[in-house]
Amino acid sequence: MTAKNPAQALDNQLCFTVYSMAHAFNRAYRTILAPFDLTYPQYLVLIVLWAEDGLSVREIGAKLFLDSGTLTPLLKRLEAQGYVRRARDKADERQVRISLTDEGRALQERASGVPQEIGCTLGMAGDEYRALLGQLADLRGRLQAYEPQAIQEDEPG
Amino acid sequence: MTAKNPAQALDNQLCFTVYSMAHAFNRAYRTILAPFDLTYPQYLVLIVLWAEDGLSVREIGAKLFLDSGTLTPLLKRLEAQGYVRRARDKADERQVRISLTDEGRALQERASGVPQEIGCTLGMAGDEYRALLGQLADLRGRLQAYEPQAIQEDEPG
DNA sequence: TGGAAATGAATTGCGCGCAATTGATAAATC
DNA sequence: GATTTATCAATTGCGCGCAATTCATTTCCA
Repeated sequence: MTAKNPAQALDNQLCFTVYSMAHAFNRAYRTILAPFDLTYPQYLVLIVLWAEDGLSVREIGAKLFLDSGTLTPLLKRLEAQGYVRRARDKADERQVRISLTDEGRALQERASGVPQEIGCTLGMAGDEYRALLGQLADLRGRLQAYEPQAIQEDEPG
Repeated sequence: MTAKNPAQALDNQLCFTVYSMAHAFNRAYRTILAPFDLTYPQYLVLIVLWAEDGLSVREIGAKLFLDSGTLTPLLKRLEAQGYVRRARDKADERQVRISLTDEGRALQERASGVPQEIGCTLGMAGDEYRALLGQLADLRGRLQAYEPQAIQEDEPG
């Protein structure tokens, strides 16, 4: 630990912890979702649609913080797998509405064990879980509100 | 909120919060690191090297939880930018040692304002920050210890 | 010592994730 | 009503992130 700037030390960085935790989650989900031939982002889209079917690409993106550049190819894959249908909105042809197929709806039951599977991996008490969740959502909000500003170079901490 | 399985609801999911927070961090870093032509993973590699120069690809990967499939092209880009050198270890030619160039070392000073820039964005007290950090690192450990096991389908919660 | 096993990096293939652009449709403005 | 502006999805390009494979080198050990 001979870093001149302690703030740059890796172990102390919240961002790195979140970054590496996201990857750890992703790897765990990869295994758990393998029987359904789903990736974690695809599973997230299905969770959204199970709660409310027939959303537009934009509406799905708003819930998941993703844009069309990510969602369009992802949704095409879900369509190719037979889980969703993509169709232009009759009233507003700019929008594409995503609706579940029978197979997509049936998947909700088939995959109902997934959250428990992940939950067991974490092994947290309910209160602890909810407190952590609140803190993280709060942090995410502050990050998303981040307004880019010029950074001064050569300004030793 | 008509989901049959409440555990599948999006807002309650710790994994989704971590997932979307990681992206929020990434977007914030994209702006902050733009003046240095660095991505966040590239910046992480430099932090590791600033602490300990001359590590092998494998050693860097162990610290960042990344493998050669990710690191090799990333390190080639850092080399192309003139921040690091890649050279086979004389004693063990299987390993490739990564060492900072003068420019790579100088970057540590130039980028010394980055952690503060991110920290301001978060706006947390020190104690709160450390407690959160500890919880997350603990969770990451449990996730990384996850042993894949078969999932039973059709098991309504 | 010679062959099998292990190790380390590189490569391939695929799916995100996002900035930037394009093209089509709808809404706003004059 | 024609033109400008805004909105939405799709596309392009690039950099991860990781599983799986390949190739070279080293270690193990019989």
